[in-house]
Amino acid sequence: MEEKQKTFKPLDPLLHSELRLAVMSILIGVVEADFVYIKSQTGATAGNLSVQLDKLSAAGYIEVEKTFKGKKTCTLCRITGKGRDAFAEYVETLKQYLQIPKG
Amino acid sequence: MEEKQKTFKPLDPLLHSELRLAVMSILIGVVEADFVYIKSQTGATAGNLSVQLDKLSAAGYIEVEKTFKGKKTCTLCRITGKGRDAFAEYVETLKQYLQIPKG
DNA sequence: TAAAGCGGTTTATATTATAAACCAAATTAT
DNA sequence: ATAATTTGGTTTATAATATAAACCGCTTTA
Repeated sequence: MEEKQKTFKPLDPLLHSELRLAVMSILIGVVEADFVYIKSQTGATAGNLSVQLDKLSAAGYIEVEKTFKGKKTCTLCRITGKGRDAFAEYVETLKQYLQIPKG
Repeated sequence: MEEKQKTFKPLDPLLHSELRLAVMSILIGVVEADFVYIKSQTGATAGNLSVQLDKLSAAGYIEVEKTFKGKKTCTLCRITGKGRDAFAEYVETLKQYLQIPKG
């Protein structure tokens, strides 16, 4: 039992949430995705998804645009540069916890 | 926007917690570690650490042994097989979210 | 022997996640 | 036409969780 003082780097609490992380994981791989699609991919309830999208949006990690698809409303989501950076850093930080080598 | 239905696998809520994950991360790499060491490595308060160790212990992910170091009490923690398995599965599951290839 | 420190546990509080209840617009059935 | 259902969400209430504060017994030091 040595005294290494590893001191784990704190995990971004905005990303350390199952649903928000799933949302970011989807958005990082596509140009944009709409509410209904994200809901189906994550299996989240509409209410839960709505509040989590708000939080990501308030943090500037995603941007949300309200448009129309025909006559129906359509909520489009896109990841921002800030969101991309935060996600990348979260991944690197988490690797320390998961014992996955950096890179 | 295809219909892939990725359906993210749920993350073990016991491990998806910053402090508990840090504890497991420490314990997976050593034979055993005591309360004071884990506390110093994680920077957690004693109270917080105490309850999180209880939860991990109640889940059978770690075992806790109360011993003495001289006259002082000493709480030793070890990861169990079940804990090791759960941690490994958590890591694999998380890779889906983090876009890290499996393995 | 009083005071301070150590190694924790118990309990109260603040935060967070989540679903239930709700709403407006559009569609479908009568 | 209009009543009933569905769609695409938001707001709000509740349940769960994390976290620290307060506490406790024992030991060491003053």
